[in-house]
Amino acid sequence: MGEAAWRVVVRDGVTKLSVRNVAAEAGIAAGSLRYLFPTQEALRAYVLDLVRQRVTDRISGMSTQQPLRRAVEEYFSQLLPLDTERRVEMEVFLSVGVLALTDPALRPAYERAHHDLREGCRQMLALLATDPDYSALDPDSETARTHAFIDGLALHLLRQPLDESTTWATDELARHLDSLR
Amino acid sequence: MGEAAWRVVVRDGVTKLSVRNVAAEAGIAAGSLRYLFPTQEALRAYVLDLVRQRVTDRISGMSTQQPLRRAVEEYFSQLLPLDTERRVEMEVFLSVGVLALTDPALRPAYERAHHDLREGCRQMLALLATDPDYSALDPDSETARTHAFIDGLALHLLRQPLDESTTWATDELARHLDSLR
DNA sequence: CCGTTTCTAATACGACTGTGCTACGAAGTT
DNA sequence: AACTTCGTAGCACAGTCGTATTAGAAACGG
Repeated sequence: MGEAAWRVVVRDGVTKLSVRNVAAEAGIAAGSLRYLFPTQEALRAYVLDLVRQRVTDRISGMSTQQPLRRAVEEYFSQLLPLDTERRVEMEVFLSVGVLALTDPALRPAYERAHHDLREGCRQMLALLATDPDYSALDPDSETARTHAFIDGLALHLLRQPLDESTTWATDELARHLDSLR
Repeated sequence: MGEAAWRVVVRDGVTKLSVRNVAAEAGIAAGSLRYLFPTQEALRAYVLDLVRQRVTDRISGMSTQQPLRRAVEEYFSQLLPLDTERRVEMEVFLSVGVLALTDPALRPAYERAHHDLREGCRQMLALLATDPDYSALDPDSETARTHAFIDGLALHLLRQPLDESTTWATDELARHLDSLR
């Protein structure tokens, strides 16, 4: 059900995220969808929180049996729209997220996602700091900057079509992690 | 005229950016506004490009009679939503900018803004590299990362109300510039 | 088997949307 | 003077929007 809403957003844009369009995309009657989401705001909030949920689920399912630096690099990669799945998530999150600027009902979902991401960054930096190479790294004081860098990188990746090369982004990520050493 | 459109976006969100709402905000008839912007897409494109124009105008009007490092720091500050004016610009740009993900008619305006910002970052880093302290800085290889960092920082600043302190952001900016040394 | 809850569907209403069309006054040009 | 262009305004059309209401099917516990 949420995926149908995602498809609408990605294909037609946030402005077309309506009860009717989502219902049509999901193949059910509009009146039926309103049983699940009585108001449009409920629909938007659900869509937004579904992204957060998906991202955290995918991340928590990652294996960390790798060299430390490599594991951290892969973790941060999971926050970038490098394949279709993450691209869709990012587009939806950004599109609906900007609505949270003016719609207080969406703030909690957006804030929670932001908070989860920040904590994830902090934890990964803390993990990285256990590497002898990174003994000079102070995770707490580096979290905000790395978080901003990751989000900005994700933003810039959305500019380009999915089939174009994204090695520049992973290169920048690697360079950033190098600079923390 | 464009300011009326901005007010609508900032107050009511991008979904309320309609010919009628903007006309009402500007105090003219809807039919009259359509003389200037025959279609909704023209309106959106204008709003988006107006932001770019304003930002570049404000930047090009900056005085650079300061210590090098300080001047560069202030330049990057101008790209962050630290006061009402820049905040409005950023909100509008982001709100309408996400529409460019699905609306090809908006791509040129968005791309141009992105390009201008990147070039601005590059030039400022090049200027910074003339400082003896920054002799090891390679502007070209650092542009993308700094650009991503700035945009991410701007994104995160939009989260908080305007009256809250923004020193953390300028601190992060200073720290980033320090790390380039 | 019946009743109750859970879900799906259809329809209707009023508000808002983009946009086409026409018209009217002011300003400027020939 | 007549005429054209420019800016504003108003109305109408068809479409979409969110949402309330009503009703029927399906699942389930008694």
